[in-house]
Order: sequence, then C-alpha cells, then structure tokens
Amino acid sequence: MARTIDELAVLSGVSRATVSRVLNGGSVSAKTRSRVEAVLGETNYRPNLAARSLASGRSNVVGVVMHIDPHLLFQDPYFSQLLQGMSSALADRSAGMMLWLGNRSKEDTLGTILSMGLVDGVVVTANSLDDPLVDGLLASELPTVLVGHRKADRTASYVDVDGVHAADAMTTHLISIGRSRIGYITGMPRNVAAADRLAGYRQAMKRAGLSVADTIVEGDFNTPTGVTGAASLLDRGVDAIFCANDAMALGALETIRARGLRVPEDVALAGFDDLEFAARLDPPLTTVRQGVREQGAEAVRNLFELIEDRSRSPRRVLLPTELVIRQSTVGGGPRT
Amino acid sequence: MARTIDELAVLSGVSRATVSRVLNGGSVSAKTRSRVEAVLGETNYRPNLAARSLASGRSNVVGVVMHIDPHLLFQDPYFSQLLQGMSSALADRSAGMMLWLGNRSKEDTLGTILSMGLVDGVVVTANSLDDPLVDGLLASELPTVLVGHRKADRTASYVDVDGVHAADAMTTHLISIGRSRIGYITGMPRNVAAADRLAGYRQAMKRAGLSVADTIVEGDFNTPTGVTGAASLLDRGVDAIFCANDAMALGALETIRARGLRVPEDVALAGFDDLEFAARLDPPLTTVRQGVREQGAEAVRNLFELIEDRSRSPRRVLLPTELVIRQSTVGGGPRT
DNA sequence: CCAGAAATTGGGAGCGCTTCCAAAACCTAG
DNA sequence: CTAGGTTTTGGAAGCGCTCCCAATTTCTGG
Repeated sequence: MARTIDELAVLSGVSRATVSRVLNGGSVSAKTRSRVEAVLGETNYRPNLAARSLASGRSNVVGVVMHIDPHLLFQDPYFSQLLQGMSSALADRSAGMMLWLGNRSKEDTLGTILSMGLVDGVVVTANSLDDPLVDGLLASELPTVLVGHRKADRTASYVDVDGVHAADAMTTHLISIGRSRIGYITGMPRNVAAADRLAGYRQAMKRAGLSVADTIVEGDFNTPTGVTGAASLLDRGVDAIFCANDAMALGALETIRARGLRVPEDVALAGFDDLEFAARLDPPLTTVRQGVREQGAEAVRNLFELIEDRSRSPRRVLLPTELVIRQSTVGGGPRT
Repeated sequence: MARTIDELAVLSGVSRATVSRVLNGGSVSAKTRSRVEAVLGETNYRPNLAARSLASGRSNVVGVVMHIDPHLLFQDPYFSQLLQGMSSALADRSAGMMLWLGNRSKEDTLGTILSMGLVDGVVVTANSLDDPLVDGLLASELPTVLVGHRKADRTASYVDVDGVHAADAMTTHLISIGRSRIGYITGMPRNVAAADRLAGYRQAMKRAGLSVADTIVEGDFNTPTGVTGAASLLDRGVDAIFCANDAMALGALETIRARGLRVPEDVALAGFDDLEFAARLDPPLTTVRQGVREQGAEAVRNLFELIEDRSRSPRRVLLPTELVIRQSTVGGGPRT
C-alpha cells in the first residue's frame, strides 16, 4: 500500500528516480524494471497528479469550455454528444477533462482556466461571431482548439463541419425536386453555424438563378421561431421551407399542418442536425446529419497534437456531413 | 505580470508567507494587506493550482462521474441539466469540475479518480442497483455524494427525488379521473429510479384495491419499448397507461393512435420527467417534473459540506417533484 | 584482460505553494 | 517606562514528483 514514489523506491530497492523512470517509460534495464513492476503490482500505488503536474508542467488534463445558452444546452443533444466524443477520445489517452459550462462571465472563466496551470490545453466551442473568451484563449500560450470557427480564426486550430456545403447541398436537393420558391429560416444572427448555413443556402440559390429577395426570415434556432417564421414564409407563397435546424423545422411543421397544407406535396420541409425526433416526425424529416461525436473526438485529437508539438502549425479540419433524405421532401422516397 | 507568489512577494516587499496569507484569508494587518492587494490588482497573478493542491492537499476541484448508457445520454436532457446545476453551484464557490463519462471500465475510472489526489470529492450518479464504482467510492476516503440512491446506501450522502411518492401521486391521479385498469411500463430492471417509480405505482394501486396482476410490462426507458409495451397493454384492455418516463410515453402514444384510439377518452396516458417535448405532444402529456438542475446544485452543496467537515454525518436529501397535469389525462384540463 | 564507449542508476535540485514555528513588532496595563 | 501578552511577519521545511547531471555499472573490441 505504498502511497508515494519514495515508499515504492524503498520497497523495490532502487532510487526514486528509477521508479519514476519505469512509471514514465524511461530507459531502465529489464531486470530492474520487472522488479519495480512486481512491487507496483502488489501495491496499487497511484501517482499524485498534483505533484506530477507541478514537477513536469503537464497534467494530462484538458479543459473544455462550453459557453452556451442554457436553454439550448437543455434540449439540444449536440452538447451531450460533443461531450461524449471528447470524453471517449480523452479516455483513449487516459486523460482527464475539466469542464466549464457557461454560467460565469466569460472573462472570469478565462482567468480561471489560464490560472490553474492545471490544464494542458483547451477545447472551446466557438459559436458566437465575437467571443472575447475565444479571443483571449487564442492570444494566450495555452494550446487551444475550437469546435466551430469564425472567419477571423484563420490561424487557429479548429474542427467544424462544412455547414456551407451542407446547406448548399440541401438547397440543391430542394431545387432538384422541382421547388423554386424556397424559403429559409435562419439561426441566431451572430451564430457562426447559422451564418455558414445561410451562406450555403444563398450560394445554391444564386447558382440556380433563383431569387432570395423575400425568402429569408430570421429565426433563433428555437421551435417558436420556426412556427412564426413558417407562417410568414407561407404568406409569401413558398413551396419549400428549409430551416437552419430541426427544432425550427418542428415548429414549421406545426404551422404548415395548421394551415391544412400537405408535406411535401404543397410544401417541402427540410431541417438540419438530424436530431433524434427527426425520423419520427410525420412525415419523417429530411435533414442534415453531422457527426457530432466525431467532431468532439477529433477536436481532442487535434488538441493533443498541438500539446505534443506546440510549434506545429494550426490544423483545421472540416468534417463531412450527410444529407438524410426522408419523406418531408420526397413523398415516396426511401423510408428511414 | 508576476507569475509566482515569490515575484509577488518581492514586488510588494513582504515575504512569500505573507502573500499566501492575504491570498487565503489568513491574518494580516490591514496595512500590509492593502499593499499586497494593490500589487495583486495590477499584476493579474493567478496561483498555480497544482502547487497549491500539492501543498495544501485541497484542490477546489470536484469530480463528477456519470456512468450512463451513451444512448440515454444523447437524447435525455437529464444529464445536461444535472451538469448545469452542478456547474452553477460549483461556479458559486469558484470550484472546478472534472468530468468522467462512462466510457471506460468502471474500476478503471475509480482508480484514476482516487489516484489523482486531484479532486476533493466526487458526485456520482448512482442509477444502477449494483455498481462497483459506487461501492468503491463509498468505501474510500474520498467524500462522495450520490445522485440517486440505492436501498443499500443507508450511510451515504445522497440527493434524489422522491420517485416513489411521485409515481404514487400520478397513479392516484389516474385513479381519481376514473381509471381502474391502469397499465404500467417499467424502466430498466436494475435502474434505481425505475424501481422507485414502480414501487410508487404498486403502492397506489394497492391502496386503491386495484389489481396489478397483468398490468405491468417491462420497458427500458427507450421509445421502442414504449411502442411495444403499449401494444401489449392495449391487448389486455387497459384504460390508462403510465410510462416510467416520457420517452416511452412517446412510443406509447404512437401505438395508441395507430390503433385509432383517442387520448385521453379511450386511454389516458402519463409519463415521467417532463421533457421538453411533453408539452408539445398532441395531446400534451401529463407527466412528473423533477428539479434536475436543483438536484445537481444540491448534490454539489452537499458535497462541499462533506469536504469541509468530513466527520459530519451523511446528509440525505429527497427533492420534491411536481405533477404536471395536461390533456393526455384530463381532456378539458388546463392548457400548458 | 583492459581502455573506452554506452547504458543504467542515484543524488539532488527544484516545480509553486502552504503552514508550522519562532522572531519581531505592536499593545496593553501597571 | 517596562513587563507581559497579543499580533503580525519571515524563515524554512516540506507536499510528491520529474529530470538534469554525474557516478557507477555493463558492454564493446582490440
């Protein structure tokens, strides 16, 4: 029941330094190593992280900062999935995770994180176009990887999905099934993903030579704005509605049915995210699936590369998305 | 830009020990204190957590362990909310959170946590009737608070909602609206909350002198078992279905409608959890609301009391629940 | 069998902080 | 003005570990 490395050293008849070497994979003769490991085995010793961290300057703990609207955090599985992905990538390297959710002022959190000297790096969700926390982190010495990205972050490492491309693809799909008056309900104005998706929509519409003069209404990613947004779009006589996320598509569907219109015959409907309920809607919702778990895992891997080689140039990763076509756009389409 | 306490000491012309005292609220003369604080203000020094932790044996970081079925973690906002509650209570004491999700073997995690010497205590979700991790934690020196509880944990500190009482109340409500053949779809067999809710149901049925001979079918908290469970209950001619959670109620609703039955006229339907979508179903779902956030916050507060006074006796807290009655049981009832 | 190179090992100095202890400074009252 | 008590302060010893450096041991080949 040795508690410290010194006790371990005494028990195995070598110096503290040698024990440390076998613990950390230093060069030790096979004979010595096996002797120490024997003792190690029967003593269930665990190195003290604080001491190790103080001495080595590395803790094998990474920080995760999610500054996010609590309301979204609740109902959107995005964060759970992101956490899962990160958590499992972390576990692969037996590293720990310190989590901050956004309930203090951002600057405060920033200070805390930097201070601790406790994390080797940080993964931070960058979903706002201007976020002092992200700026501060990027300006600091601390290796930082963003999940999501802002146009300005050209020099930062980030992991994101290609929202522009995905929204373009969805819009193109809508066009390909013969719709031309395609309404769009946006996400929150200052949200990066929202901006990307909108850009993708505009891009596809433009390429097809379709007007977007009065086809865009502003939403905020929540269901109620889907309800109202759809109402206003229907008044303008659209034949398809593309919502920046599934939650709003849910609202839009309510409105469409309330008016006695059929989906997709009268109005095709598409969302984004492929939340759990999307496949279960009536009709099942055409949407975009993003590998959120994978995104989290990739962010962690990215971060570790940065930690291990601080001089390495930023790595920017765009993960692919998948168009999930269901009956809300293609009536007789494939069942999911 | 002092980085260490020694630099700070030099800058303010006192000893390292004195700086440490003003940092930690030791007794320092007013004059000295203000001098040091002045320096402190213009230097944005942050104590190194690892060093502090090593020297003092306390880290102001608590561990949070959520060993949970990844599938549930995804779609159930329970965990997000729990995290939120804990996170905000933690922020109130400017403490940090180390998070482990359940992706390694439990024993492994346990070892890691205990080893680190890095957390002052741990909050662990105890949702399985037999969980070696929980047993190990409780047996260890580490202050531990459970969220949820097992019958066996008489001597542990925990925070839970009174699931027995809540399920009893819901069942009683169903009875009070004139139903007598009340079917019940259970949660996962070895889950504590599931067991509690089932007990509450049985208790209420027994008190009312109603038979439960063939009214209970086994579910697993997921929607599909709600679908199948409801089918089997309807075959037995029930006039109400109480599901151990909302996700299954969702499935049950599907089945009921597929058979052309009306809710609540033909079959009353009740869930448990009051998830976001519950109020939005057609008809809105009668369910039980639990203060999950509050549960998380309370768990943290509880833990801190334990940490500050290790000799204190375990504190067991049962948080109240709220019956949310909507149209799935009372057709003309209050709109929510 | 021995010099020299290579591999292994132990000694010891810190990492930045808290905290015990004793010295120094300050009060009080006689 | 001084003895005795009370605060306030600084010195110094660690907390458990890593890692540099030098000493020791082991291995080469001539």
